[in-house]
Formats: sequence, structure tokens, C-alpha cells
Amino acid sequence: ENIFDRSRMAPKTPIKNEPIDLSKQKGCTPERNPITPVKIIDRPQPDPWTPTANLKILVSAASPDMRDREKKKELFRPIENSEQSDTPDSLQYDIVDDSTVDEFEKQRPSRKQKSLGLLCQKFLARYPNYPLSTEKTTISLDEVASILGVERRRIYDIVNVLESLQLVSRVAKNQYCWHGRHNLSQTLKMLQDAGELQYGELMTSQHREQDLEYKFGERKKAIIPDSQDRTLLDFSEPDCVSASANSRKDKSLRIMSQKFVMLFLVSKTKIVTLDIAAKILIEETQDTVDHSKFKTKVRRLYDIANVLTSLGLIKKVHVTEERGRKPAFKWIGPVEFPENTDDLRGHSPASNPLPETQRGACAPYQTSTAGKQRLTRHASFNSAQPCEATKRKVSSEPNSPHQERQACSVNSDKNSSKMINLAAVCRQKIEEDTGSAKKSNITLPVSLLSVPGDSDFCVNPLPQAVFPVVQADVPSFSLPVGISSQASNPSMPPASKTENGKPTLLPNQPFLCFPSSSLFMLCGGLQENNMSEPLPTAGDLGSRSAEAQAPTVCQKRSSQKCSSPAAPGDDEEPAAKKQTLEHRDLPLSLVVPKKPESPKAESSPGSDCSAAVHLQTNHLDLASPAAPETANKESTKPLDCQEQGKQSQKKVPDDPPPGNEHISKENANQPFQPQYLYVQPTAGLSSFNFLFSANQAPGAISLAANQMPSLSVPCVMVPSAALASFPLVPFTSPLSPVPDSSFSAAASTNFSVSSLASATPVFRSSTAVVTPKVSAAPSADPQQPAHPALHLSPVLTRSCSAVKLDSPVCMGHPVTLLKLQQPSSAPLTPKNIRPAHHEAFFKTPGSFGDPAAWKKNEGTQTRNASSVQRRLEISSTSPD
DNA sequence: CGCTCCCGCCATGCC
DNA sequence: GGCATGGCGGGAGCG
Repeated sequence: ENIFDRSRMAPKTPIKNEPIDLSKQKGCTPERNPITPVKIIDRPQPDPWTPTANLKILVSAASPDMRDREKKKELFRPIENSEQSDTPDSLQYDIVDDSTVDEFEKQRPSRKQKSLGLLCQKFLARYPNYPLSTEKTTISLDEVASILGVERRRIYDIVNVLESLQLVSRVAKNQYCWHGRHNLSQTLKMLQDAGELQYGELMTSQHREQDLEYKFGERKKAIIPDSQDRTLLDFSEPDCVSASANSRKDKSLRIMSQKFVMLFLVSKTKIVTLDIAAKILIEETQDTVDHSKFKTKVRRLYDIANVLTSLGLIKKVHVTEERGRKPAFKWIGPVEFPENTDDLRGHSPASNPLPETQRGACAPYQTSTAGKQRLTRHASFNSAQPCEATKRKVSSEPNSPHQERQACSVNSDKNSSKMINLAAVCRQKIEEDTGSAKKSNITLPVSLLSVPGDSDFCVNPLPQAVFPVVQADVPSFSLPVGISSQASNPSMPPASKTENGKPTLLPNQPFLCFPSSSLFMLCGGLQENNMSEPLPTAGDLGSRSAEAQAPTVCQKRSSQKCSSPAAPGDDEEPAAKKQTLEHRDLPLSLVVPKKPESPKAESSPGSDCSAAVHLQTNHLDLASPAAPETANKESTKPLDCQEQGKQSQKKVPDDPPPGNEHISKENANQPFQPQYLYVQPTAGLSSFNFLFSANQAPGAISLAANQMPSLSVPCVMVPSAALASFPLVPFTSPLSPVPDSSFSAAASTNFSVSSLASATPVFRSSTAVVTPKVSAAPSADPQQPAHPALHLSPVLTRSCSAVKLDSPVCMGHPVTLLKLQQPSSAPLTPKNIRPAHHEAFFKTPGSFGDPAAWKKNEGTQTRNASSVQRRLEISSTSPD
């Protein structure tokens, strides 16, 4: 390409002479090149780096020779340049003619040729993705720079980003150690966790605040102690190694890179627009956002994005929002990480969902739990030592889901420890920071949120809430459901999900997207009444309680099982999971059907999961009346989970109960047809919409929300019948036989809105996975289900926030749920719904009141997608 | 015209 | 003072 371009390009503008030509060289051999630089280069070598090459490099690096090289390179450059001109035959030809031009032209690689992304590819081509643990590869900045024919400054850009992902670590001055992607999954997981914490907390905090205080404004003020936040990410060496590594101040690029990645990992949709990311990053860093700063941030993000793109972790996409089309990046890297998910994995093929990078997935859940602690100790990513360690780890820990996974678990040691540290740090910071509303708002946005300013919580949850789509692992589910997105929506093939899920998402999401805040999906038994359901969130419920409605809900819950406020969460959780899943997808504008699964169970692990499960079960039940069995199973599990989950409460990962897997599987198998009721929110709050599964046990619905307590938002339960009218319709009636009646009557599910938020978190928890209780008798287990939720909520609360975000993670587990839901989801309704606000694009929930609107909005999917954005925007604008 | 983002000045810090 | 790092933003390439 280069050659071509050059030939072509060159003519255009003779630019300065640049060494760049080297690019051709891409390649390889550093030293050699010196002498005969040019031509060699031509082919990039993928392979290139043979062990030998590495050795050479190392050697060179080690030795003072390096310097020499530099010298050489300098020398070379000229040479190369001259040669280059020669080199390319074609070029020459073209160029040659014009003598004058020649020089310039040749040299002048087009801008593209010089792009950081291309440069990064060349850089990466030199090193193996999965280097043998034994070999260490050292990278000499000077060498690389000379080889690649670029200034060292550029190499710093690349290396800093790579370092943020621990693909390399700095060993010494000019020296970096290449680790390859062995640790990538772990690192990503860490980032995900950290992201959840940060953002999650924020969210939670926001919610809280909101609940407490405002709905609109103040939250942000809240404060933000962000400064520290950034630090959070620093893997850099806490302990280990030389502090030297850290030296610089913040190294914004590195931190930014991590944060940027975190946004993706937290985002349901996996799509992050640059502007949103910039806003978030800026906010974290600073309150003030000048335009100039914004621009600068965006520039940096491009730099980072180019590197990440070269790594195959993200890809450029465009999100179309109301305002227009915005550049965005979609995460195409591994989404799921081992974590706890073992369980999940087991049962759910969902693992499939793992995106392309399977490798990524590995994280053992253990790591999450244990890991953190451990990690705490270590911490330093950077440390030179790490390299080795990491390698080892790597070897041991496999990251990749499949292969690597094993290793991963092991790894946890150092790397994980480091990671953990970060996470821990982040948490703390986050917690601290959390206070600041702004952040939270912002952060949340990422994927999650959609919440409009007002309904913060709600919103957030909602967005995601869209129906979960399950990726389809189990088609059966989806279909059954009336809604089934799948069925109805062709768009989402389950399969697609598997990948990242994303793909499909956008456009057609099978899932339903609700306006961000506006909708909630609930699954649960509806028994009681239809009424409102405010759900108390589990822990926090209070908020919910705040609202009058809550009581009923509570009762319901209690009846169901929700006993504790927290408990209620369960039901919700599941829903939440779904939502979360959806959300992820949605993030930007679209919802993607991805697989929900994965995620992380970390945060609220068990409990969440369980909750999720419940939901699922519920859904299932609802969906398929027939399926009660499954439901039961699930339900039971959930219970267990709950118990477990409680323990785990903290986000730390609980153990993932094996059960979950089963459940999920079961679910999948089962024909559930979840029915959902969609409730539109009253105008008030942002209107939340709830979807309930028809049959679920009431208990299930309960919210976990804990954090969200605030949700008090008025939610309206709509009888299935009512729903029918809605676009959503599918959910309600069709499927489920049961449901209808139940709906109408029961509609009241308990769930706390707030829980929603929490809910998501719940999902995460491994537990959730485990337990899906049986929905059939939703009521039956109320406790259990509830518990899970509760667990989550209480513990989570803080974490919860994170959780929410995370929820997506949960998704993985939840997968089953997703499936169920999806069906309906497809419905789009959400999208449709959206219409109400544009701004809302995210979400404003309430806005839609009319069904019609919903329909209209379909197009809006996008809006769903960018929850973050929404949030951001919303915040500014007030939601309706 | 606006999105991208290259390029390199220059600040920061360590030695 | 020199060198390694890397923040930063002007302004150009490109679609």
C-alpha cells in the first residue's frame, strides 16, 4: 500500500523529506536495516520477528550498541531516504519523470502512510502476540523508531497506549519489555472492574444523590474528586517496581487509554463516541471543560483509538444520533473475561459471545475475588519485573477464554494483583470521587446510562434495559417469546451476538430498547396487582420506599420473597441484567443484541447473578408457562446463589455458583416465553417503563436496586392488556399464556426502580448466574431471589453503581435471561419509545408516552446506544 | 467543510 | 545542561 500510495501520493505533494519511507521497512530488522535500510523494509513482516530477531534486538538494546544504532539510524535515515527514492520501482518511475518531484514525492508518504495506526501495526508486527514466556523481548525505543522511520515521539504514543494495556512494560530508559497479549484479558478485566467501580459508583452515587436530592441538577455538583480517579488506573506500580516508572505525572495518555478502554468495557453497547469519551475523560479530570480542552482530548483519543484499532480491540464506527452522525468506536475485543464466570462459561456457550478475541476472555473469576486482594499487593504494571512475571503469569494464566483461561486463573498472581490494586485503588478513589455527581453522571453515561438527568438512575438502567438480547445462545427462548426479537426481528441473529454481540445490535436490535430511562424491564411474577411497582431496591430501597407506591411493592415482594428490601432486587436484577445487556448493546444508538452474558460477574457477583437468574427464570416462566420447571430450577438456584451472593456482596466476586450455568442452560433450553409488560412511566419521572414478565413470580421482580433506591420513580405497571396496545405488545400477550391474566392482575411486580441500577450489578454477580430460581413460583423463592438482589444491593450499593454499569457483564451470565427477553426485546419498542426526547436520545424515559412515539423512534435506536452521551447531554438538558 | 490526526514545540523531570 | 518523556495544539491532509 505504501508503495502505491507513494507513487500516487508522492506526486501530489512533495513534502518534506522524511525518513518515513522507512515505513516500508516496517520491518524488521533493526540493525541490519541500518545498512540497507530501505528495501528490506518493504515487507512488513508479520512473522518477522523471529526469535532471533528478538534476540538481536535484545542484545542490541542491552548493549551500548543501542546508542550506536541510533547514530546509525540517523545516518540511515538519510540513506534510506535516498534509497527509498530509489527503492520503489514504481515510485521511481512515476517520480522519476519529474526530477524535481521525485525526491519529494517519494519521500512523502501520504499522511495515511504515516498514520499512527499504521505505525502501530508495523510496530506490532514486529512482536508476537503471544510471545513465549521464556523469551523476553525488549524493545528499544530508538531502535524501533529508527526502524520504523519515525520520530521517537511517535513511538511514545504507541508504547504508552500499549503500556496501559500491559502489552508492554517499561523496563528502563528507552527500554520496554514486550509482553504480548497474554495478559491482555486480565488487564481488560481489571479495567472493566475498575471501570465499573468508577462509573458504577458514580452511577450509584448519582442515583443516590438524585434520589435524595435532586433529580436534576445538583448531582453533578456533587463533587468530584476526580483527580484521583485518574490515578486509579495507574497500574503503575504501586509497589513494585521502581517507582521510577511512575515518574511522570500522570501520563495522561496512558491513563486516558485505560479510561477509554474502561468505557468500552463498561458500556453495554460497546460503542463509545469520541465526544462522549472526551467529555467523560475531561470531566473526570476536570470540571471545566473548555472547548479547547475538548478538542485536545479528542485528538488524544484519536491517537489512542488508532493504537487500539491496530490492536484489534476497537474499530471505527459512526453513530447516528439525532443530531447527526458522530464518530465512535466500537469495542471488538474480548468482552467477557473469565472471572467468575466460570460458571457461566460452563453453561453458557455464551462464552461464545466472547468476541473475537477469545483469548481475552479468560479471567477466572477467582481472580476477581481473590485476585483483587492479591492484586492489591502488587500493583505495578509497569515494573520491569513484571515482564517476566507477567510472562509467567501469562503462561500460567491464560487469558484467553478458551485457551488462556486456564492460565489466567493462575495468573492472578502478579498481574492480577496489579490489576487488583488498580481496581482497589480505583474503587477507593471512585468511592471518594463518587461523591461527585458529575463524574458519576458522566461516567455512567458510558454505556450505561442513559439516564437523563433526572431519572438518573432510571435512565441508566433503562437504556440498557432494553431487552436483553440474548445472544442467542438459546434460540429457543427468544423465539418463544412473543416479542422475541429474534423471531420478530430478524435482525439479530443470535449468532451474531456471539461475537461481540454488538454487531447486530445497532440497527436492528432484536432487543427492545427502551428509552433509556424510561423503560425497565422487569420480569417477575406479576401477581399482585398491577400497579405500581416501585420497587424498593434492595438495600436502598428506601428510596423507593420514599415513594408511596413502594409499599405495595414491598409487600409484594415480601410476599414473594423479597423480604428484605434488598431482596427485591432479585427480580429486578434479572431484568436488570437483561437491560444491562441490552444497554451495552445499545450504548450508542443502537442496541445491540449481543450477548449479554459475559460480563462480569464480578461486581456483585453472586447476588447479582442470582438475581439475574431469577429474573430469567421469571421471564421464562412468564414466557413459557410451560416452563415452570425450569423456573423452579432456576429459582432454586438463585436462592442458593443468593446466599452465596450475600457473602460475596461486595462485588468481589463471589463464587459463581455452578448452578447458574445450569440454569442458564436450562433456560435456554426451555421454551420460555417470557412475557413482559411494558409499563410506561408516568410522566413524572422520567418515566420508567417496566416490562414485566408475565409469569414471573412477583418476588422476582423485586428490585435489587439497592442503590437505586431512589427509584421511587413513579412507575406504572401496565396490565398486559394495556401493554398490548403498545408496540411492545408482543411481550405481553402473545406468548404467554399465563401472563396475561397474571399481568393484568399481577402486574404489580415488585421491583424497585432503583434496583434497576442495582440490578444490573446484580447480574454481574456470579451468583446470579447460579441461581436462577424457578420462576414458576416466583413467589416461592422470593427470598432467595430477593436476597440476591439484596445482597447486591447492600453491598453493592456502592459497588452497585458500578454494577449497573457492569451489569452488562452480568449479561454474560444472564445470558439465558437475555434470551428470554430478547424475544420481546426485539421489539424495538424502546426505540420507538424514545422519541419523546431526542435528547433523550438516551433516554428520557418518560417521554414517550405514546406508543406511537415509540414507533417513531425506532430509528432512534441509536439514541439508546449512547447512553453515555445521553447522559451527558441530558444532564445538560433537562429531561422532560 | 469538517473530521482526523501528524508534527514537533516545549514543558517536565531525572540524571 | 542534557536527555528522556510526553502534553499539547496548530494546522494540514483527506473525504
